[in-house]
Amino acid sequence: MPGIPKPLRPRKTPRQQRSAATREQILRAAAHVFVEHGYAAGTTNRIAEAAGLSIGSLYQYFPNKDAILVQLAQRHLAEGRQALTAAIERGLPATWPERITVLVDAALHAHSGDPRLHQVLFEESPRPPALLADLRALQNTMVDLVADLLREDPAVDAPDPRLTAWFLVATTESLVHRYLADRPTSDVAVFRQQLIAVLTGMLGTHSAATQPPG
Amino acid sequence: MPGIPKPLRPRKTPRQQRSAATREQILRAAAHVFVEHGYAAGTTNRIAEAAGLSIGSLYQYFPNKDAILVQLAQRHLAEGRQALTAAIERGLPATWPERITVLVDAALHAHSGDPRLHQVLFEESPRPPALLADLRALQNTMVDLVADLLREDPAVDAPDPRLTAWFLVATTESLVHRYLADRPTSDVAVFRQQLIAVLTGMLGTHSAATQPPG
Amino acid sequence: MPGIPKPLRPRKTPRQQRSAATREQILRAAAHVFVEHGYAAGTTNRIAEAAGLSIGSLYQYFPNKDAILVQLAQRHLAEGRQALTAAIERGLPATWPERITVLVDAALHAHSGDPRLHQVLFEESPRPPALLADLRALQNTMVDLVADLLREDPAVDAPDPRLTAWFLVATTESLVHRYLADRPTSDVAVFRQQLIAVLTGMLGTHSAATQPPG
Amino acid sequence: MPGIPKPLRPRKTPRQQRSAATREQILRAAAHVFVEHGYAAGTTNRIAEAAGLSIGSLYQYFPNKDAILVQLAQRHLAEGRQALTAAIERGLPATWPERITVLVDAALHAHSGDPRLHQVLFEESPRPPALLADLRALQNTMVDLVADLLREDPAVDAPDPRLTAWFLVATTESLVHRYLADRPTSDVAVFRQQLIAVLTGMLGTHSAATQPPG
DNA sequence: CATGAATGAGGGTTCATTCAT
DNA sequence: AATGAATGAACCCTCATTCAT
Repeated sequence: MPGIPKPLRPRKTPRQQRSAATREQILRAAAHVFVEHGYAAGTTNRIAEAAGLSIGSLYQYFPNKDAILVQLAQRHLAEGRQALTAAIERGLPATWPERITVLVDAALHAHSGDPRLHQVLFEESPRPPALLADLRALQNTMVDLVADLLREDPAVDAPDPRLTAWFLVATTESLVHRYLADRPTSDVAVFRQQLIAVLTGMLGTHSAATQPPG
Repeated sequence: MPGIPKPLRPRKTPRQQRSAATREQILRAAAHVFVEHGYAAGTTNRIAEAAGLSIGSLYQYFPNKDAILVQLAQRHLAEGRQALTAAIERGLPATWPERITVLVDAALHAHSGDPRLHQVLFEESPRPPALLADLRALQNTMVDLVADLLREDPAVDAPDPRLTAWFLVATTESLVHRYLADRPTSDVAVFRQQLIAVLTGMLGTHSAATQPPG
Repeated sequence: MPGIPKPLRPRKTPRQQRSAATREQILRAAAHVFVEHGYAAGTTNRIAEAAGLSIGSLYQYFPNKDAILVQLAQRHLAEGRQALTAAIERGLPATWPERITVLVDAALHAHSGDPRLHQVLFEESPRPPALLADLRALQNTMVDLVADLLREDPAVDAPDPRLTAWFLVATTESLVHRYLADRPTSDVAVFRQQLIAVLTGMLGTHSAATQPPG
Repeated sequence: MPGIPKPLRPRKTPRQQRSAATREQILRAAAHVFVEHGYAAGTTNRIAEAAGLSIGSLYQYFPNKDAILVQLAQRHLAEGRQALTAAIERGLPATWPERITVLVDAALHAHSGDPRLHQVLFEESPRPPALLADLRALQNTMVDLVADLLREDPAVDAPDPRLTAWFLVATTESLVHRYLADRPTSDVAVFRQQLIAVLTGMLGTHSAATQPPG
């Protein structure tokens, strides 16, 4: 930025920026510690140490241990929600195989960080009701969205669109999660292809089953 | 046993049997307490109390808290293994829809007790490596079994039988688990039917397996 | 108890007695520590140490620090209440100087233990509402009792018996407390005499009560 | 000071004046916070915030928390001392009822600010010895003064003037304090009148008792 | 002189585990 | 074997105080 003398350039709100950076630091440390030790053994002292802070400082950024957990989890969920919103804004594909691919890729992306963290956050830890509600809300949004798409599409025969949508969403989520834990094949692409096929089949089976070719 | 006066006959509950009964009692109490309070808040004192024992006695039957957890979990796994063995000994059905039905029903049965206990045992608690290994072993056994069946059946098109088997087993387990948590439909029968359809679909809508050639 | 062999003598409920003894031990230690360090610096660890117990044991007898404080305070109040009841049952004296002497002696007795403890318990510490209520209740009882006596006695001129009663009770309590803190005279008897004179004076110098005819 | 250009003249708000104002601000804030939260929960951060300062600044005006407390308390005492001095300089009344009225009004005035603050400062908080000494000193001054007056007055029979003086001063202080806590009557005037009567009686009783008309 | 992020000793409390009885 | 009082390491968290900016 030529012409503007350094000291006059707008400061990047140092106070808040620093603060935000420290929060980030703590969250990263917490993620690391939770992955390494689990929730119970992931003590606040360990987190502070991993973040290179004193325990007192940690508590200036988060009121208690659970707040760290919740923040971490909600960030995960927020990412999922954003991915969903983004996909919708970009325009959902017109065909089911494509739509399912979007779904699967979103799930793979969401879990790409660390499946163990996902497990600690959503399974091992005491989940505050607010967080549980958030989790349910996101899943419901997705199920509703898919259900609506199913209803709109006359080519798909889904007597109970919500249930079918639940199957699609739940299977995607669950199998991606499980894949990362089990690694039944080392080639993600293979898994991805197979999963897409399975999900696509979920719709096909029905249609085929109930829409016998004239 | 005539001739031997009743009071002198060996008691039906010798030391070891009594001991076994007490262990059982403790395990039942632990299951109850874990379901009620979760792992962390499921203290050994609470378990002892629920078992009608003193804490000291409890420690004469189990060396530590984790031993109780592991025993409980391994029992769960053992049940699964036995169900599997039993099914094999009864003779597996010849058609895939039937086989899948057996698989689904086994999973439903395994989780029928208390899904919350399953969650505590396998998700919320610190899982000792030994237990994890056991869990993996059982799943592998099942996957292997299914993979073998897939290989034996020329009508099924499965280029990677192990992966396909993994999909079948993992989907069954995951969706049953998730169903019990989410209850997307209150009618289990509907869910069961749908799940069977989905799994059958995995093997190929077109496949001869489900449409044995007249 | 001759004739009854030792082992058959009724045991003094060892369990509970021991437990009660330990509670007592803790309370004594707590009183000591509170007097020595005040409430805030009278840590549970210090109390446990003074009681010759581990901190864990202390928490098997009291759920938290405040419970110790409350117990200590309520015991104080209970003693006061009992002294009152006992005095009533013994029959209150007929003349005011005598009645006032009873009141003063009761107050002196109540504070005889350790005025600093009284101060910590009722002034320095966070007083749970329940305790405050108890304290007020006891004082009200006393005020009411005295007020009734005032009403019954035609010789006493007390237009507002409750207020006069409050003055009597409050002055007694306050001055006894203050005396023990200030020690304006080393001879308790002198103080006692003077206080009795002051309180008697409150009822009216002219009153017949203090000037028995003759 | 002619000749010195304005900008060079010493500012009307030199370092020290500004500093004194800030100290005042802090003390006011501290009083507020202590009343609101008590001593233990009246944290230095809260005080700084209430004073509109950073915690760092606060520590540039007071070396530690207790210094604030002590200053606050000593100011209270100083006010009492000044009231006393002023009363003496104005000339003490000649009759005891008037003198006692002055005493009572001074006490009522001293506590008029906020009895809760008085409680926090002198009962709830850890009182540094220096403060305690100050408190005693003030009381002694008052007792001595009253004792001297008693000695000077031949009409009053006080065999132990210091003790009688202590009774007067202590009763005044204690009952005013207690009145504000208990509010046995909502009308302060009534209480004041009654208290004055009681205190006057303290002298009267004696004189009457020991100076039989004759 | 102001700021407020950083510090860390120390507090109350829990709970798996031991051991004398 | 059974008991349950005793243990104490470890946890989460607070707050007076410091110090680099």
